[in-house]
Amino acid sequence: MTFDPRDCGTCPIRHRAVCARCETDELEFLESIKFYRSFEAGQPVIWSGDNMDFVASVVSGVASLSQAMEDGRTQMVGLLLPSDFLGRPGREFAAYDVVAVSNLTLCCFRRKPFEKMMVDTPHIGQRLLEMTLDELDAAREWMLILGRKTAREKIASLLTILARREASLALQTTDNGTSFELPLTREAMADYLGLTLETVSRQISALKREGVIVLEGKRQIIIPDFYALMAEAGDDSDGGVMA
Amino acid sequence: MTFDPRDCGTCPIRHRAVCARCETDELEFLESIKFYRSFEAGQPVIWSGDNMDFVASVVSGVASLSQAMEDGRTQMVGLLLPSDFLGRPGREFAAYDVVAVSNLTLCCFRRKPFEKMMVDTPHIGQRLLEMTLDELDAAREWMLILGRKTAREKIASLLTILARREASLALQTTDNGTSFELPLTREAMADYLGLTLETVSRQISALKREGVIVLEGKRQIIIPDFYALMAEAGDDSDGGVMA
DNA sequence: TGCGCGCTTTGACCCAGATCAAGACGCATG
DNA sequence: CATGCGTCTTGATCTGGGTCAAAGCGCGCA
Repeated sequence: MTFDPRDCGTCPIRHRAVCARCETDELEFLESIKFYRSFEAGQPVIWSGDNMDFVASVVSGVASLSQAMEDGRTQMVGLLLPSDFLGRPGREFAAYDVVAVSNLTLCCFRRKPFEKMMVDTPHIGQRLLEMTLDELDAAREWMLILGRKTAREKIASLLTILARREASLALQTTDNGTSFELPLTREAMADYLGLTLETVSRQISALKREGVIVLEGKRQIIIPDFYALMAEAGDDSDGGVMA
Repeated sequence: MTFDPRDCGTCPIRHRAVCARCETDELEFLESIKFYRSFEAGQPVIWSGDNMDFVASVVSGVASLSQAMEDGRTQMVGLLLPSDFLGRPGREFAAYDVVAVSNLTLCCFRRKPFEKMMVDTPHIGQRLLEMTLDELDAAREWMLILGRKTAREKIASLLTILARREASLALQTTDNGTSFELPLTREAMADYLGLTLETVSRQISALKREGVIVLEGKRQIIIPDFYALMAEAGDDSDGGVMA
């Protein structure tokens, strides 16, 4: 089944996005207010403070949400992967800078009719609540990373998070480990983790030197032993494979 | 009007909590599944991993959510003030350690009937979505604080956040500034900000020495000039009083 | 085929905040 | 009125990660 933009039934994120619970008639309404937008890697989607007359689902690619201080320091506060939701119903202006980290396709809904639909039918709101609660959990895990972990643990944590999230779709698990494409530049990783890009680079080099990860080019990551990486991340639940 | 625990109409958080949008009949149902629990300052409410058969609203006092690593490092990931919601519908086990930071009263709802009500009537879910989105915004602001701010900026940020949130109810604004009771110990502040308690103490001393804040005892904070404090927090929107 | 540009790595040095260690304050208790 | 305990402050020293600087890729483009 190939993806036909006119037919939500063929959409790759149909069952995980904000529309996951929608019935046929609700989908038809959504189809009437939706449109697609694509961005190349590095392009801005919207700036904080801009008027935002749509909300959207990420269909493919990766987007970042970040906050900047006026002196230039920036902190990434969200990483949107396929099926994640962008925007806040009821909010007229964007609260964060949104950038396409890789090539990105969004399924956008005009905000006003979307809001009306949230009032009229329950499925959208229910699903959005669930997704928002998940994001809040992710944000809290992120806070632990930012507040208490060492640089090495931060890198290891980010790699496990990415590996796990890619796992749901694109990830390759072969006999010699797990492999995935790193969608972030060193600088983006630094912004995610509250580090400098130099420190990110040094820690990745260290993990590589010690065999915890293997690099193929700069962006393809191979994880020979996932539990070894998790141990480096300092997380609880250290393996427990055969517990 | 004094607070009568049997009558939600007299509840101090009636119009801000998860029940804010409920109609009379919905309130009656809530009254039938609710019960109150109180905790003294310092007492644990629940530990991460414990079975949690209720959700709750904070009626009075302050509670903290935190995450611990097995080596003892801890990071506070949520600060619950009156009207904030505790727990996640659909989640059987607590995801965080919850501690009463000050004397605390919770209005608890048995989880199962609460979940049923969320399916049957829209008002609870709608309000909870709104509150969760607000919390997510707060978590993201917090991420910027944790990832990119200096120790001094972190302290100033925490004080502005607390002052603003207390403002909605208990705060005193007199001719010589804004004053409020600091509900956190130095250690709790450190856990919030990803610092050590020594650094917290030193930075508070520095702000006091420079007159940005005034201490009355260890816990009563007076802010002579709120915009001066905000400037120390490194936030955008630096005043703008007469812009 | 070589040039330029974005991304990344590595090195040398520095400093904000952690760590280790004493005390000081307040207040409850015998 | 000592004693003890939790909380907070302050000092001395150490160090992880920041800062500044210089190369090293790798790829597109002329």
